[in-house]
Amino acid sequence: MSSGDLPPVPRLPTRTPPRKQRAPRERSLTREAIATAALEIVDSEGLDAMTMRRVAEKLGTGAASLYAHVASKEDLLELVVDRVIGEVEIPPEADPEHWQRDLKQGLRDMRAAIAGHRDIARAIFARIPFGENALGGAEWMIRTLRAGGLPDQVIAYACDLLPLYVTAVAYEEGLYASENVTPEVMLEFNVRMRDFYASVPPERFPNVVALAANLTAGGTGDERFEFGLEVLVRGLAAMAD
Amino acid sequence: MSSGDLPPVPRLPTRTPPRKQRAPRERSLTREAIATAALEIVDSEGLDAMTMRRVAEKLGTGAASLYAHVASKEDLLELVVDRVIGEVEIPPEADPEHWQRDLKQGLRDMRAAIAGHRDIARAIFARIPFGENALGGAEWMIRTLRAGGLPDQVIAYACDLLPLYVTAVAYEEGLYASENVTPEVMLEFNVRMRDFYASVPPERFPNVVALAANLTAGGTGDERFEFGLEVLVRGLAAMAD
DNA sequence: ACCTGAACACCGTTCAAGT
DNA sequence: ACCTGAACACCGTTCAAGT
Repeated sequence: MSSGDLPPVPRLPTRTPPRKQRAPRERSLTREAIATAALEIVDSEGLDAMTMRRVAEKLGTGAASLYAHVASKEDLLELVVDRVIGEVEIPPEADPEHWQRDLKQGLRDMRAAIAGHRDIARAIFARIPFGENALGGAEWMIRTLRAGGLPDQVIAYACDLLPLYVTAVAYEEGLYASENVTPEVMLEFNVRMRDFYASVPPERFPNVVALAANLTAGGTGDERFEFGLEVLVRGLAAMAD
Repeated sequence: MSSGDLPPVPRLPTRTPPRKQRAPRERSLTREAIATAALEIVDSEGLDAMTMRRVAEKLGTGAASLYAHVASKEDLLELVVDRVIGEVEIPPEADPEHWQRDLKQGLRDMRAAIAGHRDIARAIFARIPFGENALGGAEWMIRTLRAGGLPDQVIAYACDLLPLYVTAVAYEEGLYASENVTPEVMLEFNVRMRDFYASVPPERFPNVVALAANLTAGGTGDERFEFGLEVLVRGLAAMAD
């Protein structure tokens, strides 16, 4: 968790540059404590409920007090996101015999970690992660893909593409998690979707009508996710030239 | 553009159900005019600037007046999104000889349409599109994939996966477009990213250091996008069993 | 050196009152 | 039948004043 040996993280210049912050002393209010409180709110009420005011309230103080420790809400979100990424356990070395299997499992674990925090995926999406844990994840992914004998540039692009896929899926799923959508409601919604596609004008949308049942299959989303994994890994394997 | 012959769209029950709205008479304020104003603001100032107050101001009225024509901001966003999707031109019939080429081109066009509207991708992501134009897009995609001889369930999953990819890429690119990030700034940022990866502790992240240059290649993003298209289409083709 | 209350400049949405 | 101003219950962030 020590990040003292990492170089300063590159930042895109934004319209309003983040304010410089003073180094805090040993106190009850710390970056760690703030991140913990923030993640707890995300877990219990969703990302939108994670306002500076709510986080401060949970710590028994006012919103303004947080700004002595985090530069902005954006800064706090980065903290929270890297903590979530850190939940994924990473195998210490790659197995050239089973790189495809291991790759898939790692991506499943990543999805599971994100899914454990409601709609946190929305926050992951918005940023290039340079944190400690994100670097560990990249290291693992490169290692695994190298075990598969893929060219360096293919590996590099894959390191972009694969987390993009996982995060995108998790993002969508997180939207339902943040509304209070139960599995029963989801099933009900799926039935209505199928009915909708089936009752669209068949002379204009014949293929949509024909595939109405297929388009709304895969209730839990696990099959959907697995399908994407399969397509991506097969596609990557085909790039080994 | 007539949507009178479509069945009512399925909706997930949300915590606060959208208010029922009265049917408006022929007036200066119409759903069309509101959507146009909204999209113009997105184009010129970005999605975050598209507030109900700003849209109303552009139409010379107050925010409250919009609620006679759109049920909520969510409702307005759906309108805007389907309009953007409608910009993609769709070929009338599939060519079995070149389904992979045609599929890729359609997805490129979709990316281009979205990229033409700043960070509108963020709004597309959040919803399952049931609009007129979204249906046309689905119809085209199914038609094209059927020309490739893929199984129905593979096609259905692909109709989910491919737009997910395009929208996810566009979403990321849109983040840079919404900040005022020029190509020069982006290039500068890329250099800093490369330096960052290169200067990370090599004993902990040897593979990240080794691939620093590759990880930050592909300046414009076009190559990245094309890579993903290639992986996905090859992977899909491999699912033809 | 940190923490705070109050304020600033915003949001989406509602509602009584107008025309 | 539509439109409106004012209000409600929120935001992220700043800043002078406290300890």
